Amino acid sequence: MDTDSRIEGRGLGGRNIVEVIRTMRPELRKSDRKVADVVLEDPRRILNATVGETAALAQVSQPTVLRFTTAVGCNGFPDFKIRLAQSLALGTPATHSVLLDTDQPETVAEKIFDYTMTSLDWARSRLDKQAMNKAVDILTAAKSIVFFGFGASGIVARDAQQKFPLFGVPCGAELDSHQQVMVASMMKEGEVAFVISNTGTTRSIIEIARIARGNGATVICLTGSDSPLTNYCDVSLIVETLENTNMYTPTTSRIAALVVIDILSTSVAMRRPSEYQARIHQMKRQLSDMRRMQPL
Amino acid sequence: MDTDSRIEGRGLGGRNIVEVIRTMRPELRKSDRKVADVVLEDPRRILNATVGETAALAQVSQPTVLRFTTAVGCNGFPDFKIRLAQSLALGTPATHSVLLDTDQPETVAEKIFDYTMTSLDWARSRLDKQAMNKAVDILTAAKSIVFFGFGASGIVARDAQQKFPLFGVPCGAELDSHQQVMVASMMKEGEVAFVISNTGTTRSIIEIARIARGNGATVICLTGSDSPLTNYCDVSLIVETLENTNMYTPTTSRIAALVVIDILSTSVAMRRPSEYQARIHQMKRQLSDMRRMQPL
DNA sequence: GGCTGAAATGTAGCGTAGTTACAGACTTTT
DNA sequence: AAAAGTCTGTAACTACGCTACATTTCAGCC
Repeated sequence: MDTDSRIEGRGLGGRNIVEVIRTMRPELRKSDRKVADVVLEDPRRILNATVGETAALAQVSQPTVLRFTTAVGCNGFPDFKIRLAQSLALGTPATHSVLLDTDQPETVAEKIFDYTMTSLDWARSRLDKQAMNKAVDILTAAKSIVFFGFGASGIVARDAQQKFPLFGVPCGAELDSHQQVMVASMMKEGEVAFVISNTGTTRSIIEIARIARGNGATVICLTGSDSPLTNYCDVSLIVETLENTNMYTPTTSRIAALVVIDILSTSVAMRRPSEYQARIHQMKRQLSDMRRMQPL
Repeated sequence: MDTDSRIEGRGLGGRNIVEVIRTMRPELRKSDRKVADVVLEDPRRILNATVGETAALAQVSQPTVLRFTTAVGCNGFPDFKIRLAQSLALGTPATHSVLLDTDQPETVAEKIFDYTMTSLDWARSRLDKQAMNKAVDILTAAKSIVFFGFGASGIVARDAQQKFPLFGVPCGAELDSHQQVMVASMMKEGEVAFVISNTGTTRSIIEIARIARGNGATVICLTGSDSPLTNYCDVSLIVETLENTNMYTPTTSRIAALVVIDILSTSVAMRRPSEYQARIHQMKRQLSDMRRMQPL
């Protein structure tokens, strides 16, 4: 029964701290890496250790250990220990979720799911609540919304646009760079430009933000890091994901972005008066009727 | 002391602390039982609580909480929390966080993230590995692939199409019903029609599968349940997600679908010879160079 | 039925673990 | 080579968990 529950529980919300540490190791500070190595070497030992003991093992100072814990997304040492305990309980000795050439499709599936969930959890813990709040305020007050994005971010833009029933105002999605310029140039006060770019460095998309804002539109951006793009935006939603440089790494950023879109659209819808919500309900029913077909 | 003998008597091996507590509950002291009840009622809450907070919840004094922890065989409160964390990680009945009208945006964010991750975990455990294997085989052997989808599934189709560098063959995405019919009619043996429909009941999309297959194309479908669509497909990838009927429920199905696409594209890419992979690498680098821009 | 002693619970205070503020050392940039 | 910024350690502080002790409660007994 023990093994059964392990199988079932595996993944559990994806908060696998060991995986997070392993992924982040390269980009950690030198001293933090010492701590990471000590943890990865024998995670179980840390469970019964204090900050001081951990510091001694890693041959660093206590504050460094604390900084390490926050760097990997925990709220202090006790929280870190709890996350660690949970990860270890999942029976995760095998969680090198780095993909290997020799992996069978089943393994690939497990690893990608696990990686995606871990990455989502990471994004969740790093999300700026205040910015989200502000974004919801702006979107609720918007006369109309246009989503801008290229490539993978274009997918996100299109998805957001499809959620217009929840946003409750006309929504557009511009995925072509010429169209984007044209639309951005025509925007005016009261309208919201929602700019999506994972890198935040694509020149043309930054230009869109600049133009839209210059015309008086409110600009919100959804990006992966604190990038140049944020300079031209009223609110910046930075969604950090665990992207390692491995060739096989799937782009979790777009998935995290979709979740953020879910949150925004849902939050906006919840602020609308109830008659509004009744209409959404009706719409959903009609859509479902349309889909349903007679048995063949 | 009797507490010592209890520890020894119960044996420290007690893995699942929650189970231990439940078992011992009858023979606990009256006040300890209050603590036990609080813990059993919502174990997760205790993970972030201090001794004082736990004591307040159980309406007992702090030392009572401490005595409770030793009574159930732990060495102090931190140890108790760690054991609890491990136990929870094992057999977690995911707490379906239902959205309430009164929820603040922060809460909405937490709940949606949590819901999405739980739903992904659900999808993962329900995924048919054999079907995935077969799909990878077919996609690897394909001359070309066309992805079909409407609405939210259209997003998934587009996303899949964008992953054509990984699939390594020409990929198309048809999101318009007329175009879909035209393209499906032109398909022939060796080509793969990848049909995406969450409901699996949309009449026109089923028609696409039928036509494509009639022309000798191999048909793979990605759907949410064992629906009529599967009758016309060579392989059916059924991705079950937790979709409750709540109006506010975000559509986790499309996110799970994207993850499945990730898995398929990655698996296919991994089967390609290494010179292929080198080219993907190169492509990624070029794309990254294109994105990068000079600081403003 | 009150008395006595053991068990159970609460009170108060102590020591240490975890945290934070700050300052020095080291990198990197100009 | 100077200056800015980042990283790391020192030192002081908060509060958390724990222990010793006082008080209460209850059971058995005179």
